[in-house]
Amino acid sequence: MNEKRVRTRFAPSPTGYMHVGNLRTALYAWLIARKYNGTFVLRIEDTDQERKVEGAVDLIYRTLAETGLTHDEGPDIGGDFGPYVQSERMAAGIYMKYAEELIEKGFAYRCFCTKERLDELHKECEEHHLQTKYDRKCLNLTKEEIQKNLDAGVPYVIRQKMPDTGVTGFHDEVYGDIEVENSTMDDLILIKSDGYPTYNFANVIDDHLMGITHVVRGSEYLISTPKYNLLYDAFGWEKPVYVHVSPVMRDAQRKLSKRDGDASYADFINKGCLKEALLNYIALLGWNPGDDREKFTLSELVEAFDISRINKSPAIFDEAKLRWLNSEYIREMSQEEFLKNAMPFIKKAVKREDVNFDVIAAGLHKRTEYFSDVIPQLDFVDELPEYTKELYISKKMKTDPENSLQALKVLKPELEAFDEWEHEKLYYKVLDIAEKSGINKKVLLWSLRVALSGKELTPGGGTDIAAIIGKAESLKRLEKGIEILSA
RNA sequence: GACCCCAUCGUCUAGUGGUUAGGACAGUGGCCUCUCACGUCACCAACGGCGGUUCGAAUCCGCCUGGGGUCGCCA
Repeated sequence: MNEKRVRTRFAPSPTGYMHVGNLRTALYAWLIARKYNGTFVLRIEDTDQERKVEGAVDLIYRTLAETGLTHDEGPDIGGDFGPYVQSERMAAGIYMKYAEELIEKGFAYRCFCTKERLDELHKECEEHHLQTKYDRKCLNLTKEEIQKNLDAGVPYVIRQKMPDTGVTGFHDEVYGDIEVENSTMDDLILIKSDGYPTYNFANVIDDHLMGITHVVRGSEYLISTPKYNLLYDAFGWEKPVYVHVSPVMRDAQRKLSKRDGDASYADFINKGCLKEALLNYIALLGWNPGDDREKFTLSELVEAFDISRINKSPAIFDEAKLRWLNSEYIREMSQEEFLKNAMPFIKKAVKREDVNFDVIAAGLHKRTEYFSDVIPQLDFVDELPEYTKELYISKKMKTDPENSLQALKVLKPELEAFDEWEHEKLYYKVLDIAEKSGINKKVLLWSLRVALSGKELTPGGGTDIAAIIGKAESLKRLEKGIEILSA
């Protein structure tokens, strides 16, 4: 085996958002580079001038930097490596030069057909249920005809000339050997009439020029790869190793798409998903380490990653499992760290400034899958939610509206006279009240918790809640509870 | 429609001729507990179908079915 340095690339088009499927492709490419001590390149494929999106390149750049999928080279942007940008390279005339070389060698030709004629052609093909294929009207133009058109400034594209017969195959590291009949291949447009290269062309030229050894991309390119290989052959270039990865699906029928929401990296981060967990999860969508491990840091992934364990079939994105994985990461945090991360979301739920969340932090911590989960858990703090007496019924705690009313009536004056308003002291106070009054402590605690929160589920017990909402508010809510139960 | 590809629990997957088909998420039930949760224990649950090959197929082959992809001067 020749020991060529591994070089991989991530080549997104700047669409203005980072799809998690694309991020997975980037991750795999990055992992392969890191695994073999290779180089990872970022290349922006922005040859479609009509689809330019403001700030899109920056978004890709930022996301990669944030997730740690950093690239190793590129144009100098003030001491740092920028991404390679195809539109900038195009300005240097790189692609046209190679296209002209192909024309000279007879692997490509100029096509002066109008879009209108091409549309007609497509329509006709569709009517006959045929694959749309260019009829090669311009393939056999004479030199004189071509020159005449050129002189007249007739717009043209440059097309790749596919072989008429035979089969072109290639080996893919995940899909195995794939063969396509040359006769079924359409003559690809290499250079558009605006002078920009198409993806099909720029991609091949740049992969070669950048010395890419492993091309990692979505399986939608599987069928066009033979065409790209024909290009490599025409130039006499060495072909890369191909690693095509299956799409990430929303369900069995549909790809995870922008339209469904929740398909972008930013959406998950905004919900309070940790980037580490998201990366860990998507790594597992279509790849596994061959053992039972499911939690990986980025460097553990580098260690464990293996191209041969990438799966062929599409994987459905299961957010429930992502939530679980994220909760695993969250639970590993210290309470301090948890509160720091959760604070932006806590602030959304609670406007009061004097609340000490430390008391219920443990409860909050344990039940949080995304950080945004704290919002519905805290919506009782500022204001007591509306509730009915049914909330006081608990089989397990043996409570009902009647004994709860009795409990609240005992609790209120006792707590009113109690001044050590701190959760632990409050707890012992309640136990004390239980003993004195003969009321079951479970009944007291349940009733207290319901009266103070108005919720079925809370991140802490009744005395914890009393501590965080404060004495005055607690007494008010006890009174309200008595009122509800007396009605 | 033509061409390419794919096919194990609901989901992510292990499995490469001989396994009680394993794990994880979800779901269900029990235990624990100042509720819920967390934790813990258990349960539920799959080889799409039909033919081959073989002493023996989830594993190999064919067909069918189902699904995905491509068929743009998009990438």
